[in-house]
Amino acid sequence: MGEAFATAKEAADDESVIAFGRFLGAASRLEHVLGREIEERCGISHLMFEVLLILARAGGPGLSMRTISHEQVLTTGGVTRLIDRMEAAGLVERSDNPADRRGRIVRLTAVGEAKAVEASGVHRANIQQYFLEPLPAEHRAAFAEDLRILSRTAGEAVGRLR
Amino acid sequence: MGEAFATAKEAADDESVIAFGRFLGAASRLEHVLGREIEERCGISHLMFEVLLILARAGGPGLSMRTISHEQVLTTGGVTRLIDRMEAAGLVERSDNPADRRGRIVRLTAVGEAKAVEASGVHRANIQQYFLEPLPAEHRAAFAEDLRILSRTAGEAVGRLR
DNA sequence: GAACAGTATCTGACGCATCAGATATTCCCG
DNA sequence: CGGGAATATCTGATGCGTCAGATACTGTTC
Repeated sequence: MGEAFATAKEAADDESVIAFGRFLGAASRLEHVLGREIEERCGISHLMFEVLLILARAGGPGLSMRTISHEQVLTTGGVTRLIDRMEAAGLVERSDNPADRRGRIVRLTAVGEAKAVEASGVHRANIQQYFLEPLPAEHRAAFAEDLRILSRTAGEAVGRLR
Repeated sequence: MGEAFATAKEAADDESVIAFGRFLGAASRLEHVLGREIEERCGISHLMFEVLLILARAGGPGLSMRTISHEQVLTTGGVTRLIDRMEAAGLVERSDNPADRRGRIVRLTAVGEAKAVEASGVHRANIQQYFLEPLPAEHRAAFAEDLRILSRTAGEAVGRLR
């Protein structure tokens, strides 16, 4: 694992820190600009988009606040307020859960479904146009594999760390 | 590029959106937990750590606020406040720039240098322990390459988008 | 050299997530 | 069954980043 760093300069120049920093920095900036696109073109925040997708993917009668907070990296308090705003925007509805009177059930409205469709289209088009199409065609398959491997490895690291 | 989505469920199940979402989600969660580790073990925020590294890497007399805001994804107002807190914590110092009296120069204090060394050590150890060591040894080289490719590709996409 | 566009930084108002604690309900165990 | 631990959600206080505008200085152009 190498020796401890002697100076700040040396620490900053450490290979693994730099490579990793670049990776994380690039990924988070990418997330940032893609989220921004969704916001500007669809009028919903990045997190709202995520929640729309989570609800759409789940289908059925809807999800509890807690489930949403687990799928998303958000505290339950954060979900409460996010869903407040989404409800005010008409994207989702809350109803009491008859099976457990502590809980509520959140489900998409028709407006929310339409917005999920619209935003997914924008998102997919952006990914295609700015990220995938510029790749040389012969690299795309390998690249998709890289993406998959990195996703899995990062996910496992998160599991070990938290 | 495929047809427009007909339903929210179909949009949510779109392959490219899912694969990408997983990648971005995994990367941002990883960044989150690693940042958290730095915060808990070193008492500085993730962004403070980034700025310490930027200053350490730059060396010399220091950097302007604007340069820091360019290297980091932060508005200049955000940098002002971040540097305010770092200055209050004794990590950096601000001085007037004699060559341009609009600007200030930010540089590391001895405390800031020591903190950069400490936090880099913690960061590197975490990356090694939770991310790299669990990889099968024979995959590590290929993996480092994946990481490099993805960083570059994501960086280019950000450039095209913003 | 005066006017003016450009640039660097700072600041008030605001948005949004977190944290900690409150409230309501359910589960489980003796 | 009664009572405490667990769970679901909500809320007040707080932290921190953004946005838009203010301030101060620089460089350029006529």
